[in-house]
Amino acid sequence: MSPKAKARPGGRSARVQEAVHAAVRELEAEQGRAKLTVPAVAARAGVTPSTIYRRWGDLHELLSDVAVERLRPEEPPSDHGALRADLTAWARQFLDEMASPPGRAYIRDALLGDPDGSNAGQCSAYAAGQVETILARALDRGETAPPADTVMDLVVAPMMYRILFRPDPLTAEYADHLVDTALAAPDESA
Amino acid sequence: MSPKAKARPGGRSARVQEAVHAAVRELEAEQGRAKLTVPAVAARAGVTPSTIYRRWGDLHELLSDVAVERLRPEEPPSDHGALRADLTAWARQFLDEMASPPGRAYIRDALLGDPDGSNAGQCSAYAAGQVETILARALDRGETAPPADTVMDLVVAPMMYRILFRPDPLTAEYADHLVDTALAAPDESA
DNA sequence: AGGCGGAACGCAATGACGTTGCTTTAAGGT
DNA sequence: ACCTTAAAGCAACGTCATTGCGTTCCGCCT
Repeated sequence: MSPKAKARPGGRSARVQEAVHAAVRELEAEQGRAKLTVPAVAARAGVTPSTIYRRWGDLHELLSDVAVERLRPEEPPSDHGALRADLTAWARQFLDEMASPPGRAYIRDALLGDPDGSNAGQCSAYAAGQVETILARALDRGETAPPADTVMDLVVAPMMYRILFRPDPLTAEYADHLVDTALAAPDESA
Repeated sequence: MSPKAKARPGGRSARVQEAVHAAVRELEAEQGRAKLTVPAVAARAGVTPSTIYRRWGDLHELLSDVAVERLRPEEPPSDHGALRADLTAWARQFLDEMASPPGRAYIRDALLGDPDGSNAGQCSAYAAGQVETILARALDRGETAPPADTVMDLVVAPMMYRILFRPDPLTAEYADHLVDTALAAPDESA
C-alpha cells in the first residue's frame, strides 16, 4: 500500500512528510532529475536517509508519491453552461498540462514507482472524478450525457496513450476531435 | 538515442548484446525482478559490469531494451476472412498478452528506461503495424475500414490506459466492445 | 590478404548509495 | 501525567554505480 496512508497522521510525521516532499520539488526545480537522489533529498529536508527508505522504500516510490500529489486537480472543472463546452475546455486543459514536459515527467514517475498500481489508479480516479462532475452537471441541466467510462475510453485514454507512447506533439484540435467522437457515440452502458 | 542502434553491429558486440539480453531473461525467470542487478546480469553473461554501464547507461535502459524486444510481434495477425473477425481476434490476443502480469511488467519497463521516448514509440509502432496490416487486408477485400489512427484511439489506447492506470481485470468482452465502437465510428480522417 | 584506426571490452579503484539493527524521541490514548 | 508504540535518528556494513587506463578485436582501406 501507499506510504501516504499514514497510521499516525499528525505532528512530526506530517512535518517530515511535508519537508521531504518540498525537498523533492525544490531539488527537482533547481538541479533537475539527474541530481535527485535519496541522500540529497534527505539532506535538503533535514532528515536522515534511512527515514526516507523506511517510509517510501526507494526513490521511485517517493517520486511517484510526489507526482500523484502534483497531478491532483486543484479545482473542479469550470462551468461553461453546456456539456460540450465543459468537456472541450476540460480536455484541452488536461491535454495541455499532461503533454507538457513536466506533465509527462509526473505521469512517468507516478507509473514508475508503483508496485501495486495504487498510485496510477489514483491518477485515473482524479480524471474520472473531474469527468463525472462535468457529466453530472449536464444531467442536472437535462442534457443527455454518455457514461463516464465512455468518456474515459474515448477522450482520456487516447490522450494518455499518445502522451506516453508517441513523441509527436498534440494539439487542442485533437482534444476537440476526441470530444466530438465521445458525444457522437451512442449512450451504451457496457 | 537507443543503444540498440549499434555503430558496430557484427562480431563481438553482437555476441555481448545477445549474451546480456539472454542473461536478463534467464535471471528474471529464475529469481524474479528483485534479484535483477547489473552486476548479476554481467556475471551471468560473462561480462564485466562496466561494459553494461557503458552500452546501456543503467539497469532501466537495459530492461527497456529487453522489454521492447519482447513486445515485438512475432507474426502478422491471423486472417479470419473479415475485418471485424480479424480486429476482434487481434484485440483479444493483444489485451490478453498485455494485461497479463508479465505483459504489464514489460510495458512498464519499456516506458521506464526511455529518456527520449523512442522505445515507447517503437511499441506503439509495433501495434500500429499490426493494425495497418489488418486494415489493408480489409481494403483489399473491398471492405470499408476506418483509418489506422481511429483504431489506435478507439481500441488500442483504451486497453493500454486501463492496463496502466486501473487495477481492474480486463475481459475479452471489453475488447469486443471496443472493436464494435471503432467499426461503428464514421470514417473520418482527422 | 594484410595492416591500420578506432571503438568496445576487461580490469581495478573509488566514492556514493541502499540497507539494517539498535537507540532515542514524541504522538495519542488511558 | 504516564505508558505504549510507531516513527525518526544514528552508525556501520555491503553492494552498486562510475571512471581512467590498458588491451582486444571489429571493420575498412589499400
